[in-house]
This record gives sequence, structure tokens and C-alpha cells, in this order.
Amino acid sequence: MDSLPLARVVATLAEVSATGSRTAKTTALAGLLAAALPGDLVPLIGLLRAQPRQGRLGVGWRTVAARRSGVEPDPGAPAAPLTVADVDDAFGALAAVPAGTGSSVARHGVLDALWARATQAEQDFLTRVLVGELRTGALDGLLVDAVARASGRPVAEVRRAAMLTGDLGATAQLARTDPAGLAAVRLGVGVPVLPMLASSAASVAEALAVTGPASVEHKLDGARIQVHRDGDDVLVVTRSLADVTDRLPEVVAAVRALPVQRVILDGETLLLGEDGAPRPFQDTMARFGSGGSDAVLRPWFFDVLHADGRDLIDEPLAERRQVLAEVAGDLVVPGIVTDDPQEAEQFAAAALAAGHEGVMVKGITSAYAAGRRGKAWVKVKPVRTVDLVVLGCEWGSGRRRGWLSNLHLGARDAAGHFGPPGEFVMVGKTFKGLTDALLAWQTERLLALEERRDGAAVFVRPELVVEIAFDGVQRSQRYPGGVALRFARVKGYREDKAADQADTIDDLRTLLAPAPAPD
DNA sequence: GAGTACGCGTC
DNA sequence: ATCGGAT
DNA sequence: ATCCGATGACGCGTACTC
Repeated sequence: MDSLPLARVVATLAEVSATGSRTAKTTALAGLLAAALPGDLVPLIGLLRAQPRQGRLGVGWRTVAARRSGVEPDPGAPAAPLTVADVDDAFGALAAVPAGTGSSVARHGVLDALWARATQAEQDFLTRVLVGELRTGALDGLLVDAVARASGRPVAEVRRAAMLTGDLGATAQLARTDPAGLAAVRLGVGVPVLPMLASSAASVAEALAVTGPASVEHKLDGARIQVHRDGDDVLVVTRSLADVTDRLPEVVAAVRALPVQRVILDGETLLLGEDGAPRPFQDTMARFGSGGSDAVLRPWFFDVLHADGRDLIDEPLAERRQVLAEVAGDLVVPGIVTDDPQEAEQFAAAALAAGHEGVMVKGITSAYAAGRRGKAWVKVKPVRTVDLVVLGCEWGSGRRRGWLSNLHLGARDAAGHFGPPGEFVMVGKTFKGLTDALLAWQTERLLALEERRDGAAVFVRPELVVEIAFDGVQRSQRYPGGVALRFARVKGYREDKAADQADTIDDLRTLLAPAPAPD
């Protein structure tokens, strides 16, 4: 079997994107995987998930493409077609180019070489990969099925191995070369596991009705972390399994101090204010995303997957929480066990009063379902609502092509703090919560209110009032009122209301946490 | 060298 | 993250 | 019950532009 020609990858992806049937897509991908050499599976899956980009290649690639665009592709067709391995080599070479002055020249050299060997179709494909067009993650679920099909292993077995190793490419290779090894994949300290995800409910009572007796825990507004410790070796990864160990020395130190040698912990990290209350999410991210500062990120843990030789992933939550209390002490996220809605409601109110995002309600008998979004974990957060005015709307793409989709939302500036009194101040955009019927309706309605266009946006007379649900507000530099909505979605149009009855920018600004005292 | 735009990852 | 639609 | 696709605000780091 020869190395897989890139042309075949291109053809398969074209087929996959052209068909609507999930089954057909799986079949096409499975065929591709089955045709690949085992050694090609890791780069192939990386390519299919559009992950192997190294930094900012979009513009670099466009530059190369533009420079090349006048140049005829080599008239004598390349002797050897471009293979997946070639692309993987090129990505490796790109990764090896050091950052800094001159690096873009070196990067372009690598890209030039790739481009020169590629056919037109391959050039198009590479452009889409490198520019990020194919990066949707949408193939993730399909690929698990396809790997199973291509290797003849049960889907559940492949899925479990992929979740436990956080690595579909390696799992595909294992499935092909060592089926027994695949079945034997277990949790490993130092090997990141895909984190368990939660569904959501509107109230604690509703959540409890789904889970039954539950652990009800504070939901902290920070970044998810998974920490592996083996003696003094500590690894910290994020929700997407990115290694952030070097950025979180304080978390490493905190875990090294725990009374346990080998452990996998699941939790959250965030900044606290001097008063002990959580800082705004933005502040946590500013620290989380950078090397360091004096601000100290603190870890809290709500689950333990392994402790000193004991895999706990299939144990009920009650058992895991007990072990957690022993190994993590005061770093355990506060929670109670109950099946009483009133008691849970009181606990949730206290969590909010303490400045947290809400609560998690977790079935007390549930196992840790790595990588799954089940009903065993349910998040409950308060939802706010405001009536805002539509200022404009952007044309949708993909399945929303032809509809005005992404609404520009304005709050009323009754006091005239940001312009003439009574005009509107933009506070965010949303495309969520719209059914196809509503999309059609708003497209027609907004076009009738059109004032002007600019690129993809149609600006309208500010007359239509829309009810918007959101989770909270955040400081904004982009929007003139200094606030932006977090997770805004449409609840419905308020045709009974006129624009001068819309909620005000001052209403929204009162939701902003007071700025920390400078001192 | 300063300022901007992009890419990616957090939610 | 959230939501509606499709499978 | 899940997966997919369309996009939100922000913050960092860095490639690119002048």
C-alpha cells in the first residue's frame, strides 16, 4: 500500500461536504482511513480536523497564494502526487521555524515548496485548511464512527479509547495496528482525558428532576482545568487538553502540596478579589492567557478520576467526592448532597450571593463520562432579559445564506450619555434563538426598514424591539457604551413595544461590577 | 518602533 | 458558550 | 440522545504594515 495521495483526501472531503447524510459521510471517511497507511493516520486525522496549523498561517498562505496566482502550475504534472505525509512534513517544518524577525520568510519558503508541488485542487484544499475554513470540529463525531468502521472495531471501544487518551489520531492508529491494545486502553496519570460536559436547565428543581438525588455544587466562573500529578511531576491542561502547566505555577504548587502522590483532578481556576469574591471572568482570562503577573490564580476541584493507584472514573460520584475530600481538602468546590428542591434552591441562592455563576447539579450515582455531555451533570444559571432595538443585521452564511441572521442590538440612551438623548447604543450582536420561520420573518421585516448597507451588514431604522436573554454583562472597549452582553440570544420580537420603550444603557451598566478601587 | 489585524482559546 | 435543526 | 453548524465577547501573542 502506498502513502495516501492528498488528491484522494481532497476528493473525499468534497464528497463529504456535498452530501447531507451522516451515514454517507461516515462511509466516505472510513474508506479514506482504511486506504491510509497506519503511519499516515495521525497526520490524516489531524488534517481532517483541520488542526495542524502553526500560528498565523492564514495570511501567510494567502500571501504565498497571491504571489503564485499568476504562475501556471507546473505544466508537467508532478511525478509523485502530494501525500498526507508530505503535508505533515511541511507542517513540521513550519513548527520548527522560530518566531521573530525573518521567520515569515522561512515560513513562506516552506509554503512555497508545498504550493509548487500541489495540483489546483490540492492548492484549493490546502488553502481551506490553512486559512481555517475547514476548522469546525464538526468531523469529530463522524471520525469516531469512521475510525471504528475502518478498523472493524466497535464504535464504543474506539470512542472510549479516544476519550480516555484525548487523542483520536493515536486511537485510530492503535485500532489499526493493535486491536487488543485498543481494548486495553485505560486511564493514565499524565495522559489528558476529555472532560465530562454538562447539559443545562432553567431551575434547580428542573435539574433535580432529571438527575435524582444530586451533589449540588457552586459553579465557578473561571477556566476548566485538569491536573495530573505523579510525585513531583505535575501537568495542567485546559478543557481542550492544551498544556498550560507553565502558565500556572501556583496551581502546580497547590497540587504538589496535596496529601496524595498520583492523582487526576478535575476543576476550575480563577482569580479572587481581596474580599474573597471571584473576580470578573475577563480578569481571570487576562491572567490565564499570559505568562504571569502578581495576580494569583487559585484552583478548586470538583472531581477526582484517579488517586494513588485507584481508577475512579467508573465509580459513582458519591464515592469520588469522598476520595476528593481526602485528597484535595479545602480545595474542594463547596457543595451539598440533596434531593430536596428547596434546600438546593437555598444553596444556589447562596452561591449567587457569593458572586458565583450558578450551580451544577450532578447525579450522585453517576460515573464520570469522559468527553460526553450527558444528563448526569446539569448546569443552572440565572438568566436575565431585556428589550433592545435592532440597529442592523448581517447576512448569514452556510445554511443561513439568504437570510438576515446576526442582529445588531442597541440599548436606549435616554439620558444622552453617549450621544443625542433617545438614540441607541450598540451593546452586542446575536444570531441565536431564531427559528427558520423567525429568520424568514425578520429578513423581510428588516429589509423594509433598510437605511443603508456596509459589507455584510444591513443597517435599519431603529424601530423593531426584540426581547433578548443573556447571562450577564461585561466591560467592553469595542462598544461605545462600555458594556457588552454575555451569551445574548433572542427570546422573541416585541411588536407590542415601540423603540422608545426599550431598556436603557444605564440599566445595563448597573449590572457591571463596580470597578476595583485603584489605590 | 508603533499600531493593527488575525488566529486561537477561554467562556 | 448558546440555540435550532437534522439524524 | 447526540451531533452539527452558525456565530457571540474577550484576552493574549504574534505576524503584518507603515
